[in-house]
Amino acid sequence: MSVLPTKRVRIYDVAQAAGVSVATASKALNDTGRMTEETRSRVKEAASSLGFRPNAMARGLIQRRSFTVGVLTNDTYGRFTLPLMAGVSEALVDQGVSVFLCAIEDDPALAKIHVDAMLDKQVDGIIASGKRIDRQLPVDLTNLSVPVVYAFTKGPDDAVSLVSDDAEGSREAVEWLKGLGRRRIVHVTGPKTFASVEERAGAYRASVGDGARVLYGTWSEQWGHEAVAQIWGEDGDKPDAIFCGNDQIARGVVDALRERGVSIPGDVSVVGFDNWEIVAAATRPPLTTIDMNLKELGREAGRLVLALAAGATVEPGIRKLPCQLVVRQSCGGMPRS
Amino acid sequence: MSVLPTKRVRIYDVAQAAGVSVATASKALNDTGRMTEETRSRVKEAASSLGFRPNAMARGLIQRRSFTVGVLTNDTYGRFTLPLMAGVSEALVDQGVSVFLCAIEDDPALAKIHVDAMLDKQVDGIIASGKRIDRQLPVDLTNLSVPVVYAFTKGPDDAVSLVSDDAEGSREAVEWLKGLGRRRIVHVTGPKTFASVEERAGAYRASVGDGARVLYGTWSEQWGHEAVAQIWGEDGDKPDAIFCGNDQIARGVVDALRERGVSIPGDVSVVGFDNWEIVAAATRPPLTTIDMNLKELGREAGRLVLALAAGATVEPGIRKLPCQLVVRQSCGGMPRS
DNA sequence: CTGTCGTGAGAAAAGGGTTTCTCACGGGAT
DNA sequence: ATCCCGTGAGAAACCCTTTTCTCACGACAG
Repeated sequence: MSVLPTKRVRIYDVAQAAGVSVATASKALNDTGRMTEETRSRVKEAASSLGFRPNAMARGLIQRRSFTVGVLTNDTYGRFTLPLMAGVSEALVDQGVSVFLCAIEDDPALAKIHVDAMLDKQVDGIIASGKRIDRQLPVDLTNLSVPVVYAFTKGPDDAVSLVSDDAEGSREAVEWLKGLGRRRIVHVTGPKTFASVEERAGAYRASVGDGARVLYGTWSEQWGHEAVAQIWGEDGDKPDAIFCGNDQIARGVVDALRERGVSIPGDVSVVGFDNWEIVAAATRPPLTTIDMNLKELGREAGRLVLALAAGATVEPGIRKLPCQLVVRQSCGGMPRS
Repeated sequence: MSVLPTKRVRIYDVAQAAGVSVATASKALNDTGRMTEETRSRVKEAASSLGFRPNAMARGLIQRRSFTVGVLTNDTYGRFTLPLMAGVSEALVDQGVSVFLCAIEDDPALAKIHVDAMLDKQVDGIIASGKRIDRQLPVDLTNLSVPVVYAFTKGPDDAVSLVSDDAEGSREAVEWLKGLGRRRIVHVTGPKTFASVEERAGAYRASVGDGARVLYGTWSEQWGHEAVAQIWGEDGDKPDAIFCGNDQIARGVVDALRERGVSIPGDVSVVGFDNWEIVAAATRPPLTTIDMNLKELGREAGRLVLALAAGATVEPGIRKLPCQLVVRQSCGGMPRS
């Protein structure tokens, strides 16, 4: 049976069907106002049997909100944004809130257009996100008429920010390696200019203590190869573990080690960072790595922005969310329960 | 100078400032109605000096549209959806149209919730997208009150669908290899159950003619390794080119060949499919591959859904958009101009 | 001079809900 | 019997624009 797209049923129709006024119908459906329980349920029944769904624009016009939040990102490739976005969406969907995704590509003009469009549409709030935790988006989001939460990107000092706890993740990786009996742990990571690189390296040094060694490079497999060539080209003891700044470097390291005949995890354990499924799972052997819990970060960002929109006051500042070690086979060791 | 979030300026304020009625102000700003050019420009000046931006909900309420389209996808990983989404967004942003992104994870209930939410919000149209070109989303989008365009996913027969032209892309890859003088071209691809696998394989066979050979497997690097092991384990002539069903397989093939000491592109040329930057660029050597132009596909989907929303009639059926060869170093040959 | 017509601009309705205000009614207290 | 008050429910205002309808006015033709 094909149902033709029929005219939307309005609250007027519901009221009529239930034999009450529009005002009463509205109050019945929203569980506000005063009326007998009998009236309320009669209205609700009428509504559901008619398939009534309130027009969000009409409702939003008067309530001055749209049940909509915007996610702004310059992470075109979506490596970080998508899990985050999935979390946001998940946290909001059961509140009836939908998510605008705006890719702004580091273009200030484009960013402004998107922000203006979102404000015109009366978004309840904005979540700013990016591909770097230590860079601001190319657009000023202060003094907007709606709350803003920064997730995985830098905001003004007095803003509400959510980031993954790089230091904690780093520590977790090193502790895991130490727990496996590894003693000569090297850290091969990205460019010094990234705040998260220094953050992770710092925690690594603190956790390893004497003998800590950090090699800075780029975020590429290529660099993983080069780092291995460099280390294995030297005299003296070789490391028995390499903690990498991201999964791409880790993959390069693993490939380079394998090509040298070094056994993983027999001779050397390797840990990555990011848990970028496609890289981590395809590496031989699959990478044990640190997951930044971006989805959870997204959920939290969604909850926060909605709370702010509802008028809650939230202590400004940076909230760090814990990472999580994902055990595969590049270290040995069993998955923790 | 910090600007405090001030009350939004309404068209009423503009009218007042310009010394006209609200009706005239509205018509002036929308370039409708009749008035002297002087009045019109006076209103426009007032509006811009006050920074007036119309409330999209009020406007949408009466115009019965929201300047919003929804993109529905079950491609959680975002490999296909993100470029597509970027294209959609790009095509719509200058029309003032924003994009809802809804990840539905193959969950019919979740899909329904999202679709309902979008309809409540009076989206102008919906773009359905997915991770497989030959599977429908787990939700019925027929007989909605808004137009639907299917992009990179299967829709009903009488729907407007947009897909990449797998056969054309396949042909392009083979012709490129033939143009480089390759004569023994093998096709290593994904599972037979995927329509695009058969589509590509068919075009490959037609283009290669005698000696065509297709190896079906999975979409993994692992399978690329296995396929090479299988082929090189046989007696007789080895291929001088391998056309792979996606970039992951191609990467596996390239790695396996390198490990066997086969020179790429000296002895064997390898072509991938998808142009998945992260895989294609990190392969050694970087992959020459087929790009499905998903961003352009997204742009087209955006344009189409908006045209439909504006009342245009579009011939239903499947539109195939051409792919594009991206030349890197796994084949030899120079980039075409 | 009067009737007609085109033009500029405003009044008011519309869009679909929510919220405030008002009111009628009936029961209990005085 | 009268007064007060709590209760259920409806009328109307409101949110902010767009759009239709109406009208006043001046020019022009008869």
